Amino acid sequence: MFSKACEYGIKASTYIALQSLEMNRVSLKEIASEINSPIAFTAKILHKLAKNDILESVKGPYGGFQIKKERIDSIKLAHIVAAIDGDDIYNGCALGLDECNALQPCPLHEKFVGIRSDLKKMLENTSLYEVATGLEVGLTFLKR
Amino acid sequence: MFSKACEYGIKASTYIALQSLEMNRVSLKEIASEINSPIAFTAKILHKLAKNDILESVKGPYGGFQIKKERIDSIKLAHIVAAIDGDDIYNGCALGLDECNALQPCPLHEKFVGIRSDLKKMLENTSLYEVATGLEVGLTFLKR
DNA sequence: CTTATTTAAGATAATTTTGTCCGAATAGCA
DNA sequence: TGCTATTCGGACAAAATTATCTTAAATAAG
Repeated sequence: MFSKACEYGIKASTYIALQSLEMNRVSLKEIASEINSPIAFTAKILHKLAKNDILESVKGPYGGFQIKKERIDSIKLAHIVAAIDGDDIYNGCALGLDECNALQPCPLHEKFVGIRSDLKKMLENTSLYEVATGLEVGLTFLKR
Repeated sequence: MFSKACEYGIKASTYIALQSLEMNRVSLKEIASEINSPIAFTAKILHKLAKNDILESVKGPYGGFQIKKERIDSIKLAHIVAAIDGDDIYNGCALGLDECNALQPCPLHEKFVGIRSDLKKMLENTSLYEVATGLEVGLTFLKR
């Protein structure tokens, strides 16, 4: 469904959001350990998310990653996915055709219209805030 | 969504089904040309599908691939996907956790329950017959 | 029974994705 | 200023996926 990079990106953003809600800036090392991901690879992904204005990075001692508290609710999963995997997941053809639309559909086009639109809506409507708070109360998990 | 291999597998099976409905056995070369796929790679995929009892292969002159007419309706997309990509697409965790279920869910688990179940149902209920007949009447396309 | 045609099967190669390493840049602190 | 913790950014490496090539095996037809 998502690439590994995107999985790490979502998990990392969720953890950073959770900590940011409590005013904590978190280091790469801590993030990677909390989400069980390879450190250096995670760094690249966080870097990309920072460039895409999804999170902020601070260099130097006591540096790390954070998200402005007031933005946590307006950042949606779709933003993260788009930054890392692009929009193929809901805009691309299930069979990989370059031109696949209602006029020239692949054999599965109609079958996927509903599913892809549900997925798109879900990603566009789910905020980092919503995702992080489940974690906070111990209802959901980022590793295992 | 699907791997390239799976995309080719679905497209190839659809074309073979269409031709089998008209009693035509089709060669690898013809299939690859009809679905715009690399010949040798397609051969591997067809071979796998044959081993999985989804289609039949016949060696030698006038050989090729075919599907028993009476089976075309009972072969579902889910069978093809399972043979090539496995069942991760509807059973795996969206965030890649090994253990992710209602009791120990990842933060996206609940969000994906409906989408994955819809996808699963769709793949399990869509037969090769249904997919091939759209092609037959020129309503859908396998390349472009 | 020989030849031509076609799939089978495995080795190899190219590409993409995933992952590592290391020096540079930045910032806090003594 | 100089030391240290940390991200930045690019080069490099490993693994997975996609794709090619070559030879073998099967089989229909002359």
